[in-house]
Amino acid sequence: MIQNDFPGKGKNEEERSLNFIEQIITEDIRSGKNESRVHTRFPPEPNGYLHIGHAKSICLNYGLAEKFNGLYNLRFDDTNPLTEEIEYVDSIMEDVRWLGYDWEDRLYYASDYFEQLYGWAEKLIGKGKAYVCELSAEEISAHRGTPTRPGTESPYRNRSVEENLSLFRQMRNGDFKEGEKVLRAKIDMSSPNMHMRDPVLYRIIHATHHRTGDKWCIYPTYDYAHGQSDSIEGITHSICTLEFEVHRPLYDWFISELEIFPSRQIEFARLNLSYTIMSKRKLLQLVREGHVAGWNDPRMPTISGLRRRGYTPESIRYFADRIGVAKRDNVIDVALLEHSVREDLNKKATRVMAVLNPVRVVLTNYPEGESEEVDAVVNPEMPELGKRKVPFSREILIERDDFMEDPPRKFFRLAPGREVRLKYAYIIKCEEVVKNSRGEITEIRCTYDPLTRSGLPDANRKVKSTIHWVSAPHGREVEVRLFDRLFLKEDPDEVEEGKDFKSNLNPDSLKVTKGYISSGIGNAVTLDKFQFERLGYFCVDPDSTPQKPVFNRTVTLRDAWARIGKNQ
RNA sequence: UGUCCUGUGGUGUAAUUGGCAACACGUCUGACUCUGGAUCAGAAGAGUCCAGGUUCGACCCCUGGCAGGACAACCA
Repeated sequence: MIQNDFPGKGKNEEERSLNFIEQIITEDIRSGKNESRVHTRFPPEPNGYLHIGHAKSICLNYGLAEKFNGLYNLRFDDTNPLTEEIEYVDSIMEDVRWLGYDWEDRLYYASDYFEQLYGWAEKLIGKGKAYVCELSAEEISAHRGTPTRPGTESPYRNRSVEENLSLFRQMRNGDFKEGEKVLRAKIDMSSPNMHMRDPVLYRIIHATHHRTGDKWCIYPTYDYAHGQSDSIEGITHSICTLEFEVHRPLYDWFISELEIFPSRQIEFARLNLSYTIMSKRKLLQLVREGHVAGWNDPRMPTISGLRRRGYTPESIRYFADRIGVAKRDNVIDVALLEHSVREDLNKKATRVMAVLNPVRVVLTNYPEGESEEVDAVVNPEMPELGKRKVPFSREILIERDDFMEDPPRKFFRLAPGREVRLKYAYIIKCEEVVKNSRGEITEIRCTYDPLTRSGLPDANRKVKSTIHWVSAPHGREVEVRLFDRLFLKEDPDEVEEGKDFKSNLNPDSLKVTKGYISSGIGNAVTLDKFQFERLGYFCVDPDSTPQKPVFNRTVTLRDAWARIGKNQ
């Protein structure tokens, strides 16, 4: 239902080739595997906010289920009470829902399965496939060897089933201190795959869990919990990122030893975005150290940040679709993300005229004290939305950038002796420039041609350009927040010796300024989107009040003139 | 000096699974335009990491290199 609601998707859907995961699923359906059922899941750990990389995963997992008429779950991977919080659970649900996905009644928590998982652990012990180990964390690590050197077996490895069972039950009972004992699988300490060297299944953590409270003091590790949770839920295709590829043999080992439903793990390459960091740890650091205003700071690549920035769910889903899915490491150009919002907002955003860096223009032949209203379209992409009225008068504000006293050849806008069209209004001609003692332009004096008012029969005289404007007495002052990329470098992690990613922070990533709006924002509420004509897309920030509107710049318009400037 | 994964225009993804490389973003032209936006038309840009091999024919298969990534939490 939400699949085909953005441009570029839909019409060619049939012809588009399948990505490698779709090919696997298509083949599984064809062969009748799992009764040709498709069931996926998105399994976030509630220890941080979701970011655009998670959006890729959500769109992938859920999009696949939709495409193949399957189901999808939301499951919190909450096996570590030390780092997980209910605040994150809530934000994650909000973000997934906002993206446009509905997991219906299929909301699960790994913690729901603790009892089952525990039972299976006893089963492994019974089979002689797991044992209680009393080595310290450091010792276990040392015994594990290195990727190039085999490990050595724990002295506790060959305890009897009975002893393991009673020890494990004591662990559950809380008879031991943290770190004193763990339950490990008994696999192969000389395996070339580190994850098969007797991985830890359970550790003792005397902490209150956000859902199970104090019921448990032993908690399953990721490896022991994740695959089995998939299995319990009947997940057919468990899609995760590349770093879990080496875990797959272990994932399969549990399925085989426990003889449970065989979910299949498939790995894809996580999203990397230029000029952006995606590490939860680093994002948390930016928040904690105050480099940004919070998880939902509009400069953050978090879903909540993008939402506040003015991104739409459709634009993010479109983006996720465009970037594709594969197994090789990739860095997507932020320009594609920006293209995605422009694409969507161009069709949706109400047009409004606003001047952010004003210079006063006086129309010397316009009667003093008078004003009128001109018609402006609400959105040229949707003519059916009709027109809006914009006040016009003798004194107006235009963008300082739209005037040059000594213009270069390719500058089409206002200059001494030159004419431009004031959008929706008249053609004006610059007659005189007024400066202060410092030589700064304080006022531009022009004449207007009354016969050229938009809509009039003789109004269509050719001029080099059309500029936006705001009637000075009618202009409404608003706060505007201009965002730029958070980092100066394409790869923020590329740093000199001894420095970290924060040294690449862009000091000018946020510029707060005043702007003047002509009309048309009405009673705009938080996150309402507008196009400030010729400037970019803006949305109402939650800080906004009716007395003091605040706008965030989502993204600028493509700007050919700016590109000319850059190339010179 | 182990195991696994990956290597296609600037970026990302394709190539119906052996028939001389397509699409998107970006870039650059031009048209149109009361947004230097949008739209439309077009262009440049890779011969598929390298070297062999199989084949009438290889991005695709084989061998050997090279390069990048992942793995040594009681994180996920």
